[in-house]
Amino acid sequence: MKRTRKRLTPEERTEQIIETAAKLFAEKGFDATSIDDIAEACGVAPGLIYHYFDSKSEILRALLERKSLLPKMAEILAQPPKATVEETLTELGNAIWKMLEEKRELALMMHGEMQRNQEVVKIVGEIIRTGVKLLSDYLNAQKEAGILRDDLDPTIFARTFWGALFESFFAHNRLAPFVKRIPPKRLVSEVVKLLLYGAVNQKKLAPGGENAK
Amino acid sequence: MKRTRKRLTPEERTEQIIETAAKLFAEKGFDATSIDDIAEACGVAPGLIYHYFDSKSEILRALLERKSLLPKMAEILAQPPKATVEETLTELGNAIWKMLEEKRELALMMHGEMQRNQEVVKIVGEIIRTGVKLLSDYLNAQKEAGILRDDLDPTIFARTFWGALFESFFAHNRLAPFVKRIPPKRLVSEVVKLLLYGAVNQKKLAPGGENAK
Amino acid sequence: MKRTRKRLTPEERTEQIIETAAKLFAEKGFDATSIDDIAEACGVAPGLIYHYFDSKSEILRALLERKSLLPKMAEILAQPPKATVEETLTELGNAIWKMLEEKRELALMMHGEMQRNQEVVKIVGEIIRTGVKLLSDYLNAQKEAGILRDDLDPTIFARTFWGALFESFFAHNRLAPFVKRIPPKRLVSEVVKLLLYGAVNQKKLAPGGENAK
Amino acid sequence: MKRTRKRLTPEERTEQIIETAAKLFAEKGFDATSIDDIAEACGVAPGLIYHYFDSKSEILRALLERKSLLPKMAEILAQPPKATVEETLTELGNAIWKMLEEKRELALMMHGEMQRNQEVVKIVGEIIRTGVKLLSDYLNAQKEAGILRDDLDPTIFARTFWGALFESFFAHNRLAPFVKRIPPKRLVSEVVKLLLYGAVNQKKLAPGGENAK
DNA sequence: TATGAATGAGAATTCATTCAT
DNA sequence: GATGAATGAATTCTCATTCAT
Repeated sequence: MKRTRKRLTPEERTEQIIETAAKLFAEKGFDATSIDDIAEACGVAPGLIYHYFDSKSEILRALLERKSLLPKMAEILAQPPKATVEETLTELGNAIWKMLEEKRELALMMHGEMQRNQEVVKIVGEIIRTGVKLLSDYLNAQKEAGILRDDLDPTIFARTFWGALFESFFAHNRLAPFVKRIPPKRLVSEVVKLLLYGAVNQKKLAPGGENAK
Repeated sequence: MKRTRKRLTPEERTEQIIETAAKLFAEKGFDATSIDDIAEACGVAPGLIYHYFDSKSEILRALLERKSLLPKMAEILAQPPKATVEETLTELGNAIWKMLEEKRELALMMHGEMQRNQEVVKIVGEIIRTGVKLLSDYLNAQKEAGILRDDLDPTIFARTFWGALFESFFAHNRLAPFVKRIPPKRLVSEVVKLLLYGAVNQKKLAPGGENAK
Repeated sequence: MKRTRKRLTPEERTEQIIETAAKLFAEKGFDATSIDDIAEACGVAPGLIYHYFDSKSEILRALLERKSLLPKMAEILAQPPKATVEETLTELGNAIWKMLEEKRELALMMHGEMQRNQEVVKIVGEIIRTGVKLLSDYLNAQKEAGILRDDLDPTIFARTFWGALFESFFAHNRLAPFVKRIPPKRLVSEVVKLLLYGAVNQKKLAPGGENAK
Repeated sequence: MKRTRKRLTPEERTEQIIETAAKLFAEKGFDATSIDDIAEACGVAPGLIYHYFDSKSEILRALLERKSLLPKMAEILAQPPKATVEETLTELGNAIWKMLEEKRELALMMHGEMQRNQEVVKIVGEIIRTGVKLLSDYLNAQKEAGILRDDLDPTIFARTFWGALFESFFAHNRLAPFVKRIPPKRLVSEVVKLLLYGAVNQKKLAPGGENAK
């Protein structure tokens, strides 16, 4: 009854193991995923894993090296700006969310692995610097055009934007039973609105004008 | 070889276990810290730990509850109405930042540990839910008082607030060489201003009125 | 808030511990009952148990020595016979069942302890010999009176009677979720009827008469 | 010091573990036998046991299922109708006795172990339920065929049958010096006769007819 | 007498890893 | 390449028992 054994090339097998491990790590966490789990999900004996990787940690390392948010992130940030700030940021937010969804496993593991893996920190640090730089440049241009507040700190804006998106992504994927799920599109547009126009009731403030601190 | 039994009061021992565990969890992570490690660090037999806590998870729960700023948060949010939203949130943001600084390693580790351990997710998730609830209640009250926008989503606000602070904290502590360091006080007050009044130039918008979306 | 400590005399305390242990052993089994369980049920600290007993096994030993089915059983068997065999056996069966109920803990533990405790074997062996002797005498008298079959083996009858009652008692108390519960009165009368008149349909056999084998 | 790994087929190893466990459980009891004991007796690392069984209880379950005479019982009870009830029950009784003799120590220990361990109760209870069901079904069929009394309670019959056999077995093996030993064949046939035709002198009753209660 | 903190030897179980086949 | 039996150390947790107070 044993099904025909799929004889994969070494490359295919390596790929399969990494992809499978990525999914399991993201679902259950690194520690809670056993080599047996990975082997079973691959339809393969546990011993075989050790033909391709020296240890469980090696799988993680390979996974982090191979998959990266970097190129995608750079691509997103390089898009030409849209007509309004709101449109531009909404499109950026949606693109980031989409990327997070697509690389879910890696994205979720990223923060966690930064606690133990200096390599990961370097990689992520690089992209963050680039990302913040690109977004800052755009925001500064808008400031000069008078669209955004003179006293706006672009770095804080960028971090808050990223923080809002990432924490929501994290909440959706990790804290599922504990938090409210919000449709991504709405989430992004709400965050953008919040960051652009603020939470206070403008109608009430408008006449006074004491809002600029 | 049996050392003289040191008898501590339950309060002292409980305190000792929690503090010791906090240190070890921060250093090595939750999973990588064994009950035997904690017992040894306390200079105590492993069995004694179970005199005070039903399980390893209970230690974590107790620890997080003790370190958690939920009571502080409740206190701040329950302030008499004469304090403005800006003042209240600034105070809250500073309190959060202070807590993160005080328990720096633990805070960073816990965030990472959530990728690895469902138990941690459950415990932290519960605390997050409570925190979000507290903040949401406060925000809703402000909405009803007409201070905040009717259409503001308190959950999104809460997450963005937390995300902004935590990402900055994370950046300061883990991405040090790659990012700009901002003085915490200024950081908090800028974030609060951003979330309350938005990034757009209100002076310019005021006449037009297209700011209500 | 600590309630007034009940200062018991040593005898009362010993008695209390034995009674409490008996109940717990019967409910959860000997191994599954911890000294802490007993202490808690007594409203007393675990250490105190060791003032009265050298070990957990000692409690069991004391319990088995102190409580015994013997006197009660002898008393039951010494009752004068009733008018008919059926009445006599029914009354005997009911008395035995009542005794088992009253000394539930001990009765249930008896069989179990015989596997490890030679002392218990001796005690129980003695009573069984006595019981079988008394019942046999009665049955033999009934045989001579022509009421019971000439070829009836009184020992087998006695054992079957006891076995039927004890197994049912055991089933009621230990196998609760797995077996049908039968009201004791009905159970006893059914067993007596079965042992006296048999399971076969006499109406059908009567004409032939081949029932005596 | 590491001994050469002995590689057995899964069937051999499973068999070995079950037989070894059976011996140890019989000798020391279920609770008092540790997984390490079993592993050591098998000359194998403790972890290997879990390659074959999910838990210690599973070993017991497998062991009892394997030793259980349920299949044999079903076979006997399903005999073609030409066999009489007396023949069928005698065969069943002899089979039960044979099984008890073959697994003497295990059988005695299990009965005692039920006082100590809920797990054992659950596993054994399940088997008893199935056994009683099998016998009941057979008895009901005989009732419908008019062979057995309409008002016969099959559960009581089954329990009495089992009780008679087990108590005798128990007496033979544990109460040896105190009780009469009866040759098993005779014992079984006498019990069957007693349960089928009763203890009363039918010849005497036949004319009167007060036997139908 | 009485407390309950403290001990420490196991107990069951898990799992990364090895290696004979 | 591939299998899966086997290892063995580590881990959480239990509990009879001791002993300072």
